Formats: sequence, C-alpha cells, structure tokens
Amino acid sequence: MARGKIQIKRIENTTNRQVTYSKRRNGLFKKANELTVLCDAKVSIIMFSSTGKLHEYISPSISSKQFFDLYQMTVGTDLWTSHYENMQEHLKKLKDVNRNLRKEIRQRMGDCLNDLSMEELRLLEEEMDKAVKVIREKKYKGITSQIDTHRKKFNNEREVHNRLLHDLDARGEDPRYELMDKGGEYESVIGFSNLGPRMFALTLQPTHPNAHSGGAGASASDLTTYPLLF
Amino acid sequence: MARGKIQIKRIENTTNRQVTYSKRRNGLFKKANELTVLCDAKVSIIMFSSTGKLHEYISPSISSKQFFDLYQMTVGTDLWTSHYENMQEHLKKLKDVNRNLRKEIRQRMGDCLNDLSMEELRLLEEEMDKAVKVIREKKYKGITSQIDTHRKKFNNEREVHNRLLHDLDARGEDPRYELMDKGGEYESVIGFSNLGPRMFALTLQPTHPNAHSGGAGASASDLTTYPLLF
DNA sequence: AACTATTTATAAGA
DNA sequence: TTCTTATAAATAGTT
Repeated sequence: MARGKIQIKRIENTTNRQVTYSKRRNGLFKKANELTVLCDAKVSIIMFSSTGKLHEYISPSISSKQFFDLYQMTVGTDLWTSHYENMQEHLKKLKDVNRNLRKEIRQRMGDCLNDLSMEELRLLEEEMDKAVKVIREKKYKGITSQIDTHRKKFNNEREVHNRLLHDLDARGEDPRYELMDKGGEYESVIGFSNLGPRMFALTLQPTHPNAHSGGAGASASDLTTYPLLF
Repeated sequence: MARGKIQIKRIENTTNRQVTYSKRRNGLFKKANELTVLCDAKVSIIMFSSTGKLHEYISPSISSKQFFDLYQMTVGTDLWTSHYENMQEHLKKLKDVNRNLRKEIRQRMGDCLNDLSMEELRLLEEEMDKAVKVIREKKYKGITSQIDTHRKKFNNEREVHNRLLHDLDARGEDPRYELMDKGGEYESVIGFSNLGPRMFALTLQPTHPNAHSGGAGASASDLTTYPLLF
C-alpha cells in the first residue's frame, strides 16, 4: 500500500512474508486497541504465523477467561459443552453405581433390609451363609498354617536343645540330671504329652539349684502359649 | 484519519460511536483477512460492541474449535484446565471408591479373601455372623407376617363358611354332617390344633359323597404348606 | 529498524 | 446503512 500496490495473495518470499506479518500484525493490534478505546468495545485477536508462532491482543479491562466465557455465553453453544456434559453424565452414573454398591454392602451388613423382598432376603441369607462358611474355613486355614509355622519353629528349637542335652549327657553322668527323667507329672501341667521327658531340660538351669520347683514357672508358661492358640 | 485528526478516546456520542465501531470493525476484519492471505497466518478476532453485540472473524481453513484447541496447546495453560482436571480427578476417585466397594462386596461374598489379614478375616466373620442373624430374623418376621395375613384371610373364610354351615345345620339335621365332629385325628396330620373341628367342613364338599376319604387330600396338603415354611 | 512514496482507511458530511 | 471525499494512517519496498 505504499511504493506500489500489492496483490492480496500469499507472499512466497519467506523473509518478506515474516516482515509483512510482523508489520501488519502491529497494525492490526493498533487498530484493535483504537477500536477498544474509541468504541468502548472488547476485542480479542489471536493469531498464528505460518511458522506456528502465537500472538494475541486482548482489550484491557477483560481477561482471556472472561472473554471466552462471554463468548460462549453469547454464542450459546459451548465448544467444550459436549465433552464436558459427557463427563458430568459419567460422573453421575458412577455416583449412582456407588450408591448402589454402598446399599448392597449395607444390606450385607444387615442394614436397609426393608427394601428387600422376601425372595431377595432369602437369597441374601443363602449367599451370606455360604460366604460365612468360606470365610470361616479361610480363617481356620490361616490359623492352622500359623500354628504349623510355630510348631515347626518350636520343633526346631527342641531339636537343637535335645542335641545340646545329648552332648551334655555324653560328657559324663551327672547326678543332677537324673531327676529330670522322673518329672513325668509336669507333662500334664503343660499339656504336651508328645514333648518327651527330655523337654524339661529346657526349663532346667543346671546352675540353679532350685530351678525344678520355682525357676521353671516362667519358661513353662511360655511354652503353654502355643496350645492356647488352638 | 480523515477530514480531521481524532483523539483516541471514547466517543461519547452513541450513534457516532456505533458508526465508527461498524466502520472500523470492517476495516479490522479486512486487514485480518489480508494478513491471513498474505502471510499464510491463522487469525481469530472476537469482539463485543459496547452494547454487547458479538462479531467475529476467523481465518478460513480453520474452525473455532480447532483454533481454540491450537491456542490452548500453544499457551500450554488451558483456560478450562483446572475445572476440567478437577472433574477428572473426581471421576478417578469415584472409580477407585467403586472398585473398593466392589472388592468389599466380593469379600462379603467369600471371594478375594487372600488380601485380608487374619484379624480382618476374623472381624469380617464376626460382622457376617451378626448380619446373617439380622437377615434371618428379618426373614422370619416377614414370613410370620405373611403367615399372619394368610391366617387372617383363612380365618375370615372359615367364619364365612362356618356361618354358611350353621345356616345349613339350622335347616335340618342331615346325617351326612355327623361324621365331621368325629374326625379329630386329622388335626395332627395338618398340624393345626387350633383350627377347631369345624374346619374340615371346608374340605368337605357336601355334594361329594366320598369327600372324607379321598377328596380332602388335595385341600389338606394345601393347608400344610404353611407349617412347612417354618 | 528507519524512511517515504504511495496506498488504504476512515471521519465527517450528505 | 451507504456514498463521498479530504485527509490521516498504514505500509511496501528501499536503505
């Protein structure tokens, strides 16, 4: 528009095009600003150059968000509405599912049974009975395996101690140890008849003269904690 | 910019302002279009007049939605992102909650018990036991009330029939009816000792000569379905 | 980035 | 709204 008229068509020279873009962009923004001031209007210009660079003008007195909200309000049809509404619907459905799941749980806990028909109550009872059985069985299994583990540990320690005891025996007959084989009545107190008479050596401290009558108390009660688990 | 320079400040005269708005808007859009063509750019102009009227220009070759998507991608910070992300988070949380609720239900049905600790299993069993009791009681209550209803209906009909029977009795002593009062052994078969001897009149069709031995069978078994429900 | 000849936009009036 | 037109402003091509 100066130094010669130009055709309004794509400028092929890249440098030239970018220069023109820059100049005209400024011109456009200036005009937009004048319009904003002169006419008390709100203007938003967003532009991308051919290289993808973003430039924008927005009237002072309004933010981008406000501008787009206003735009959407005016246009009526929100560009994001469909997506947004889908999400909200999904949310609602999930909430419903949630409510139903909670209700089911409550029913399985014995609450809110009034909403159930006789037949539903019957089915629920049946299901619950089955489930309780499964749970109970599972619990027993768990306990059993726990006990097994403890028993194995226990047996292991017994072996070790038996070996130690045997070694002691082999070193010579000490009259202090003879009383152990006569202590059969302690088996019934502890409740383990399969431990064998030698077990009580564990509770006998050879250095304690009165271990047999008093000192064994604490150790014996430790041992009896296993039978109590059954 | 013609016929005299103007100050860039709000035009107070409304008509004048609107005329200028219209003229300059066209100028802006024309410039925007030239820019689009000359520089292969993408331009979006949205503007609101002081009266709230919306006008927009957008480069051909691109839609509003595409434009905003591009804008948001470039700006990085989405104008709707926070709101949108909140929703997505909420959605995710709900899904998680749902998953947990489902799991709990499955556990209450005897599935997925492996994830539970011994203590949890024990608690679950306890809860389930309690719940089953509540459910069973509720069921019994339901059955009882159902039976009550039936019994009431039944008694009602018995009254009606008794009255009819009484009326028949009053019309004259018919030898066929005498055997009814001797049928005491049927009470134990049906299980209702409180029905009274006259009850069996219901199962007796006076017009059937062999109702006592054979015809009563079907009716009696209908009656016994109630006791079987207990 | 600055210059400037020239085109274009537009204010005021019709 | 549109047309007219004098004139301000924008800008293409050059430096």
